[in-house]
Amino acid sequence: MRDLKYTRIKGTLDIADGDLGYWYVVENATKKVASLYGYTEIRTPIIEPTELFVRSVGSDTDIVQKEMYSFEDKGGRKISLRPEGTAPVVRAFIENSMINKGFPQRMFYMGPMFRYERPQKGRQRQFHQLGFELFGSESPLADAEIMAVLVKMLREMGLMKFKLVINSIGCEKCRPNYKRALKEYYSHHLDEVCDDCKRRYNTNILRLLDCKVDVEIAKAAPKSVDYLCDECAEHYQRLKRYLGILGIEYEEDHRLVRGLDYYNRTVFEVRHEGLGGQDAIAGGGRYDGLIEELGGPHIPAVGFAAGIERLILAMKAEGVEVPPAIVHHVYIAHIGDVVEKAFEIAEDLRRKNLTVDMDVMDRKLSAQLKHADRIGALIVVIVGENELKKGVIIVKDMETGEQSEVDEDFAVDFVIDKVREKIQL
RNA sequence: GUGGCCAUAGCUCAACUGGUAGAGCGCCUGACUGUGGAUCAGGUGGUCGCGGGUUCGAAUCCCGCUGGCCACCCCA
Repeated sequence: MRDLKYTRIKGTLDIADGDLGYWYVVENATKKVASLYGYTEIRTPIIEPTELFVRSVGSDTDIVQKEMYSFEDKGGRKISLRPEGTAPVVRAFIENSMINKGFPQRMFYMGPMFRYERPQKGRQRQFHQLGFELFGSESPLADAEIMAVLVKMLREMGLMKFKLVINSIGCEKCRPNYKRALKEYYSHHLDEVCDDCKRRYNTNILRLLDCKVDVEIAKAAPKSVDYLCDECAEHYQRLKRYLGILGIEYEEDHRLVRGLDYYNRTVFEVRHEGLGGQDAIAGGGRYDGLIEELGGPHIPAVGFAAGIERLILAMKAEGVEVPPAIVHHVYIAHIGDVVEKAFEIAEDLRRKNLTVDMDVMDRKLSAQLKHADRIGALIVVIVGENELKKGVIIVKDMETGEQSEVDEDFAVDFVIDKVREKIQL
């Protein structure tokens, strides 16, 4: 390899060529489903006050403790590159008094997130998420809708081999009881669990449940759903009923707990079988206390985020085919002293909304055609000095190789018809 | 942050137990003086990730660094 002077920062990716088609499919599916359900886009800054994430995600979480890109700017402000998307959306909601627009409010976002982690497949330091948030409703209808949006979007991307996993972790009222029960249970098994679990026994008891080492002990542990208060239990029951009505398949997993502190009641995750270690392609839940925590009024909310790189990995694992990022409808080749005419025709075709590429390398005809073939041009217009004297140009179908001489005055319309035969415009 | 595996041309890979780099694909040119995708020929292309050490001699052995992958951790 050449001695490269500048290289990508560890854990970052250049997105180009072949992968672009996948990105477009993901982005288009997101926008399509968003509009289907009435979610409008919100674009927040990539930098935010560090404190925003400390307060929302949680000061004890790994994200805040060791994964944030934080720095002080020249004005001495403590700033972080956003590690996730929900907190910024909530911040924007409060700051812009969006409460005055009434409820519910539905928003979505897409963009880069940053976490200082050890990179591996499906995990970068700069990665991209898309997320949906629904503010204002306490009803399980909202939970069901947000999951419906997620599933619809995954299907829209061509994904099939995923499963939705749900759980309820209760609220401030009933979770303490559950935590007590868990502590009681694990206190009898403390000598059997791994070192990490011993440590988390005191710091974050819920996380013992998804330990990959002590699976059997976790499976036999008390379930949060058995400790829900009446309200939480009813919420969870109704959610499951609504999912049934929507025909959304799900699996209950009492060991599903999520790593962000702001969740309550409903938590869910979508796992894909083709991804190996990093198999969570999306995750979310209800966060009824977050808006208040960040200085707004008490407004219930529910949402999810999906990792775009992981979605693309999943699409590739399933063999989902995507259209090319760009379709070159027409390539203009020219021979002899006719560039000006060629230039004119190219522009005329573009005015008709065709994607047109034209030789600007002054290459000979065979090289021009070779290039046209490589970029996948559907039609090649050959502007030749000899033909032009007769007032005609050549239109060549690159698929069949068949070509016809066309009066130059009708050339544009002829080409448009030719392209239409091949693809829908 | 911890542990393991890996790193040769733009890509995929080769080079016996250390003897100073090769193939396929790609790209460019020609056969085809104005017709792509097939074929053939020629050409382009690497201080063997970087730095140091051992050795007469290192792509090959040792150490460090960087980057990738896998597991843990965490999460999307």
